[in-house]
Amino acid sequence: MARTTSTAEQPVTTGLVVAGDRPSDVVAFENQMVDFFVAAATLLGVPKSVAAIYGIVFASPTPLSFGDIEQRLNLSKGSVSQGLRVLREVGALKEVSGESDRTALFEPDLQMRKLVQRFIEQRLEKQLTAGRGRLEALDRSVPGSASEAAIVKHRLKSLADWNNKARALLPVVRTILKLGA
Amino acid sequence: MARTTSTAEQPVTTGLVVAGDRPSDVVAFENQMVDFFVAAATLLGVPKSVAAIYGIVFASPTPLSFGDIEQRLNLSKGSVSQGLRVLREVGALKEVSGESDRTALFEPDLQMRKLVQRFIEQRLEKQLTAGRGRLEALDRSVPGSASEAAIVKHRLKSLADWNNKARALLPVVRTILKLGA
DNA sequence: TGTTTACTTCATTTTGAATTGAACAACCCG
DNA sequence: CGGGTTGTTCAATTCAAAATGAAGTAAACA
Repeated sequence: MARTTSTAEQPVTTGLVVAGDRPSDVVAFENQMVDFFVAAATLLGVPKSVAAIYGIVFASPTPLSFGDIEQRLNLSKGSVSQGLRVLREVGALKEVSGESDRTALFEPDLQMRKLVQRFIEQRLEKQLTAGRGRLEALDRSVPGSASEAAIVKHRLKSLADWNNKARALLPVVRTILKLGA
Repeated sequence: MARTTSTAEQPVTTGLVVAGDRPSDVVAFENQMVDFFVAAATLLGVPKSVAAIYGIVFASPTPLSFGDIEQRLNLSKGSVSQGLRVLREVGALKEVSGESDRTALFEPDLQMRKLVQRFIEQRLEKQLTAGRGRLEALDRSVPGSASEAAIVKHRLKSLADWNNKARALLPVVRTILKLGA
């Protein structure tokens, strides 16, 4: 429905889910689920379509096929294909071969530890280590007179300290996230 | 040197800094400094121009004026103005009133604790707490038969666990970052 | 007061990433 | 085989965030 009567009601969700003929409580739930992941993904720089796909699969008690996803979200085949590839690659979705089905079915992989670890290692650890290297190189190439150089070197030292703190944090993060499941 | 011989040498940096008539070692250093911050900022979703401004100020042993920044980076007045506003607002730069100067001069504020704290509170804590609320709401509105609902509720539980872990981490992060200056 | 310099604001433009869609494979079944 | 279904690839398009630049404000100074 959306926009009944005259004065346009603000949609509660972003309305990414297509109703079709399914019950409105189901659609409402799907929409909220999708929005939840879209919000989280935006924070991490993941495309909306990818998050939406994960959300719609997550919201369904039964595995969904390519076609199901294409229909329920308002997405092109291309986007669904690419989105599913990404989600499989990172291990967010798994393919459950529907016995003798010809079409693949997908459900969320709840063992997100892999996912989180991957994120920490690739995005954070890599960046921090690279940063350290670059800071060392910068420190060696500070131009200017001795007194000028001292000022800038002091600043670089301060950056290096932060880099160290952040790197010291990673093992702690890993440990905590490992606890209980 | 990459790809020597005759044709166009690949720039090592993104070359955001304008040389003008300043010494090439200074310009090279500035470029690397700017690139460093641009890389870090990209990770956090901060616009390149803002990062570049911070970088060029950081690289200078003496405070820089609006005009200095505009010239050294290839940026419009508008971008410099907006970038400086953001950086002052978050406390990344401070204005050092050059005695009886009429133009404001800027230097980096090295007390980044504020900055980091702000980031943690605004971006992470807020998001995590909001997420928790939304998860609770979702759990109350799972549609479908009892057995279907059970499956989805189990998934929601798993998400809630992760949310809790992440929230448990915040105090730890705060503590570690506080250590030693 | 009028002019210049220093900066801000915001409507328009640019840019780069996300999305589409049409052409292309791969498989299945008659 | 041939026609249908299922999915992939990638050039073209769309869209939103970022950058620009022109018009506007404010203070300085003559």
